Amino acid sequence: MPKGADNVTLILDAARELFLRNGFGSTSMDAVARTAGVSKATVYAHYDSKDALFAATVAREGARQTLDLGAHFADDNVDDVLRKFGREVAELLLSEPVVAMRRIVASEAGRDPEVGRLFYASGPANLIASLATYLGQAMDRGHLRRESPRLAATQFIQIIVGDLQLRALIGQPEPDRTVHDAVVASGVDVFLRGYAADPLT
Amino acid sequence: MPKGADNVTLILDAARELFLRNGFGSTSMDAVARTAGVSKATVYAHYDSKDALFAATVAREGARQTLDLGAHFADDNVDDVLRKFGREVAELLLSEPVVAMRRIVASEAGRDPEVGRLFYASGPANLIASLATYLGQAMDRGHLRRESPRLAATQFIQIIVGDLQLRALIGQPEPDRTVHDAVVASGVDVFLRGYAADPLT
DNA sequence: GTCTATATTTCGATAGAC
DNA sequence: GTCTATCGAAATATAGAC
Repeated sequence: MPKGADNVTLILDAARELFLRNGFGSTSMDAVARTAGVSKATVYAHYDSKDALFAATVAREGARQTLDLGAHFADDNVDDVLRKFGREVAELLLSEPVVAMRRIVASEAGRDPEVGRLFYASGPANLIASLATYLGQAMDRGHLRRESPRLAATQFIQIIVGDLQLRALIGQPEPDRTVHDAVVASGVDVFLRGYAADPLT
Repeated sequence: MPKGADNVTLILDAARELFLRNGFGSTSMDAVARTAGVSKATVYAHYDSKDALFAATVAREGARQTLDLGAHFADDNVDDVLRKFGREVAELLLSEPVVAMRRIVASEAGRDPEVGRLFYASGPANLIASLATYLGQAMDRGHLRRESPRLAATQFIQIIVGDLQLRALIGQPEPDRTVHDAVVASGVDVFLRGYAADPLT
């Protein structure tokens, strides 16, 4: 019995697949058990309830849905770093698993706020923190206007993909890739102008 | 029998209340009928299915969740107009009915894309179009840098409330009003710098 | 821990009378 | 159009054997 195929892993993999594809309400514990290849009683032996299984799934998946800006901290200039990072952020945040996850978390967070907290902390918060660290350093070096790095990070992410993601969330995605690229490029451009270092006074 | 209390209105009001509070899946046709004070068969006499009732609710509610920028087209300068409009947009988009509606539409749009289309067209599209018209005129007059007014409008909205709304959507709202105001003010500021008219060349 | 089998509840939709 | 009563399906959770 290889470690990668123990029942807990099988159950979590099945849960991830079904929750992401069909949502919380339309995913039955029967289906999870069947997909995992175990009995429903076995699922309940590991997770006390459907909610508990869902929370475990959200925590595990959220951690995968982030991005490490570390690789870009290199010695490129700020413009190039943000352009490159912007494209990667867009690709991540518009990917199917991320959109599906946000949809489901949004729809269940009202019932169970802990799920929203788990998700935000394991995913978006890391992305924002990583970008904020970089922006803070760029501000220190005088490459960007001095403001709250954390706020600037959220503004960057939102101006880049906010609208595209809203549309994806409500099932009206912008299908055209060239439009995506243009939106991202424009967002980076406006952000850079908006945070251009003040001329020396 | 006053016109404002005919059965269709009673049913739609009940559906709105229950869908917004409990979501689609947790709202039963029994509950809608009970809240409206009619029988379930009466509900089905007007709407063939739960989906049809939901679609009607989304269309009616979406139309309420927009904002007319017309009142601000006045002769104020662009900065003041956008600051004022920014505050109003934030208040609208972070209001409970809007957040609840987006949550539910997001969670159901995968199953029925038509719902997402209905919602987007009746709400967000109008808001964007209204703002884009204004921004286009401001560009024509040379008060803002010339770019796509429609794209600029989405960027404005997202930089203003994108992050706050994401958090509200997943049940982790920013509760502090002064933070709200600061985020909105900063967003307007960055936008205005980002779209400042080019110096004459 | 794992299985089969089932108790129990809930809900969407309809039948049939008026 | 509106009502009461109900059917049939589906799903959460558990009982009891191994």
